[in-house]
Amino acid sequence: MSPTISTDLIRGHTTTIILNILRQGDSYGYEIYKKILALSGNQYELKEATLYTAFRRLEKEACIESYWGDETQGGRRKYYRITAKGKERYQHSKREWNFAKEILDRLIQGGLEDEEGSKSTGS
Amino acid sequence: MSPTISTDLIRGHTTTIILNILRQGDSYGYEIYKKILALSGNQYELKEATLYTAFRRLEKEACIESYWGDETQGGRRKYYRITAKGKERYQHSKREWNFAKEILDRLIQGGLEDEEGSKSTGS
DNA sequence: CATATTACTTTGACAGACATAGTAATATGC
DNA sequence: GCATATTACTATGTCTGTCAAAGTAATATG
Repeated sequence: MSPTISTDLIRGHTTTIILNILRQGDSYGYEIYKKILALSGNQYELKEATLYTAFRRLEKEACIESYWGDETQGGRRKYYRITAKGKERYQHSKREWNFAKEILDRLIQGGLEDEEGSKSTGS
Repeated sequence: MSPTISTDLIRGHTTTIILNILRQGDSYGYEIYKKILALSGNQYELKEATLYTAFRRLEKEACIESYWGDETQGGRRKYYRITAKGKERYQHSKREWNFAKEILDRLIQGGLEDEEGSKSTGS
């Protein structure tokens, strides 16, 4: 139920995740919230406050645009659309992620092998 | 020279990185600083302030212990040693990293294929 | 003896994630 | 009709990790 991923490991990725979802079509807050939960296999819940904070950040940076949906009379929804700048930003972030992944793997996994069930080296 | 990895992508990993280095033997601040720089192929520079902040955090949590080196007369060095708790913590963080990696890959890379050179879909 | 390098420390700023709380509309059950 | 749950968005303030900046101090180098 609650996220298994510590919040610090997510930091800096939320905008990339949001942009990636919007690449696949316009969407609104709650839907994106649900989508992330589902995509992560219920392992990661992006909190609403974080999500809407990210929207505002991304909109200010012209990476996304918003418009109110048609259901004006009820359940108003604010839709977000990714812009050209947003797409560039996504590609850049994705590259950065793949790059960071390699380096972090080296820094985190590198060095000693795990001694856990060390049953090798029989001499 | 300056880090290619944005600081937010590192967040939460510094302690794991430090613990991993200490797993390979006692070391001191400056050496660890250099080691990280080298291990990352000069792509990531963990700033000193961050490093020493992390030491204090880790020591408070009993994941590492410190002692002053023998070179008391000059170039005093404070060595750090990983504790049992620190080793556990490392294993846990490593697992978490490998787990987060998968989920983040799904969230960041998943969905649309890159349309970069989209030369398909005729008619 | 000035400068560079090694080596550690402290203070304060900043940004992103989130807790909390609130608004408001629709749907569901009684 | 009314309480409750769910959908959907917003605003305020807190916390934490990273880092800039500045300082101390010793050794090595020219």
